Amino acid sequence: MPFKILKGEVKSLIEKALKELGYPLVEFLVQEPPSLEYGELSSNVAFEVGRKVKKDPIEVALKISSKIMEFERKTVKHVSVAGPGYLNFSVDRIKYFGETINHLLKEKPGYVDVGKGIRVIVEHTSVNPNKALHIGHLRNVVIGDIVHRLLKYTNHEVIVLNYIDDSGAQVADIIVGFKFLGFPDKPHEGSIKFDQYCGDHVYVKVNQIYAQNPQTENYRRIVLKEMENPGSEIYKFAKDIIEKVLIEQLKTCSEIGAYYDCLNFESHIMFSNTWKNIFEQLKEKKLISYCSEGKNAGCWVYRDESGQEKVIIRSDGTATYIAKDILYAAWKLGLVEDFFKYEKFIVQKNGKILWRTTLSEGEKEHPTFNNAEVAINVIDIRQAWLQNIISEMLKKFVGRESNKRYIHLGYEVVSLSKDTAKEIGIEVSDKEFVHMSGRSGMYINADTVLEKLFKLSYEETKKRNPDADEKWLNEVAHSIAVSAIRYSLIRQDLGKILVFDLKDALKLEGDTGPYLQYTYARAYNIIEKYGRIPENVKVFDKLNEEEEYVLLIELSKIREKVEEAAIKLQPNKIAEYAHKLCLYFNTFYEKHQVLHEKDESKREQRILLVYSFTRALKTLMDILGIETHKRI
RNA sequence: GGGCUCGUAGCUCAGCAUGGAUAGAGCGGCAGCCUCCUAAGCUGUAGGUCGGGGGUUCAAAUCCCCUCGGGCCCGCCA
Repeated sequence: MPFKILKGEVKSLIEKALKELGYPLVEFLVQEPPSLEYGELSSNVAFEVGRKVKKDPIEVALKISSKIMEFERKTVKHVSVAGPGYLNFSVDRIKYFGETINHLLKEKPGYVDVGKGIRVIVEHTSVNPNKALHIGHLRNVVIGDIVHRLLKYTNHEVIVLNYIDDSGAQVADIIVGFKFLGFPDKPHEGSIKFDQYCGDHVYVKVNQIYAQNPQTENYRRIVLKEMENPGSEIYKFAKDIIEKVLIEQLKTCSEIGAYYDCLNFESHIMFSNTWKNIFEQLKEKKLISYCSEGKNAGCWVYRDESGQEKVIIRSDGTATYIAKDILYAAWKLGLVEDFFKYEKFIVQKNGKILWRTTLSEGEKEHPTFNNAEVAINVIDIRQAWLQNIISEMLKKFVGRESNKRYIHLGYEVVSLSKDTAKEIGIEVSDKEFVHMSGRSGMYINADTVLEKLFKLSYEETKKRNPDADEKWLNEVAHSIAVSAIRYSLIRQDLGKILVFDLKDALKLEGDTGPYLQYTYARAYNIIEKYGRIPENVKVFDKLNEEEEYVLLIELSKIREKVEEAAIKLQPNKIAEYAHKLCLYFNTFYEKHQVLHEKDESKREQRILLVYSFTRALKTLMDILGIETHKRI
């Protein structure tokens, strides 16, 4: 039985008591008490009623509790009054635990049908194709990938897109480097990844040259202009470079287990016809208005809810950048025709075909990538205002009766800690952290962190498993490195700046991904050593140790936790919950024996407790994109 | 100037929407625990003006107002 239903039972018992006692039907809460000494659930109802009828809460509580004790109850065993007037409920543990374990063993653990099969687009990564991913980009990838996994698990049809800004200044800069400033288009050092070469060397140095010699910036204008013309030599050259960078970026993403359905190229968003069409509709619906005076005279602008204006169409009739975003957002929600053509790009490590948009004919048969009910866009918080404008506009555009939504899933940036900044040679002065900057070379590449983590995990794993073969060691060490980085990038609230500290990130103990993997392996080991899953256990009447009880109550909340994370789009909650379960499991593990328990029926019940724990944990780890291993 | 956001233990963070019973974890510190299912673990301990002030309330980390400090956004660039 899920925790939620238990709450519901308590709630209706209270409501029934209020009715029979002639008390007003007030709003009240049913929540978890601070300690299990008080029972599994408690309610503040007596305070609320007491205030209304001007009575002492304790007196009211006593009346309600004795009334409830007269009722027939399903799982609630006992009601008591405590403190200033709390009603505390304790449940029939044997019954409740039996239902909890059965759910975990026989059903999809924690499954809640949040999505009812609706189609959702999750767009993430979207790194300019002129450099390698740094640790900040990786936060985006991890958030997006975990949200996609979470929504998929809760019955959404999820499409994962990666938006490629192939026509912006950043790409132009490296093309300038190759075409005008003499950088070879192949790295001299044979082993360096091409994306790292472009970002760490060419992009950074080109920007240094711009700074020293401002006329060179003219090259950028030339390149940008040429890149608008698909027939030009520069265009073809840029296309080739972009693809090479992309391939390398995608390698980094697949290293940590992130995959996509389609790459949408900015330059393929066709402005002409489709844009005119939607622009007319925006005018008709009065979502944008013409400015005849003021600083935006002659432009079509959108006025947001706080009265700020954003120019959509310049006075010369051309569209601004955000217009492209609006059109693209409308495409995602299926509000305009599908103007893209598609072709296959690569086969990813997980076997799935990655599609891309194209200017050529494209393939006739291809999956549908748009037409979603909900479009979720993982973009850092600096874009919040512009993204909000798009959400507002589209909401007004589709109207009240439509459920279509455009969501900006914003997150704070990743900064470098003082120590880490110093380590890579950045002046820190008195700041507590330093923002990264791709242009000035102040960042830590994702690949670098992954490599360091891999080496460390490899050593640790080898130390613990001296006889293991190389293939297994590599596999497990890689998986541990991935779990460490994923966990450290997802564990905190999206709205907070993540201060990245290399020393911290290289930790494999404590509140980390490897801790989950370790705990899983420990638990799984018990099941494996036992060799079978007991089948005829009907009643869980021997799990009455405090540690078992705490673990079981926590396990019973899995559906609530998964549901909450999915509805609120808070992937960090999954990490937090998984960590808590592991803490409780390890406490139990240290204190009580499973295999060596003498009482056979107690032993079997414990085996099933451990087994249901592994199933719950595996589910959460799958959502987090962290692999489980029988040994680590 | 306008707007957004963060401030909780030495450090990194939960808790705040829906106010309540001793404010929770991890790291780091100190003291312990491997003849027993993996010590990547566990136990104990020290460590807190919940940035500050005021208000609402029987009750505020949580709600309201003010204030201080950090960060971000505010182009007919993309």
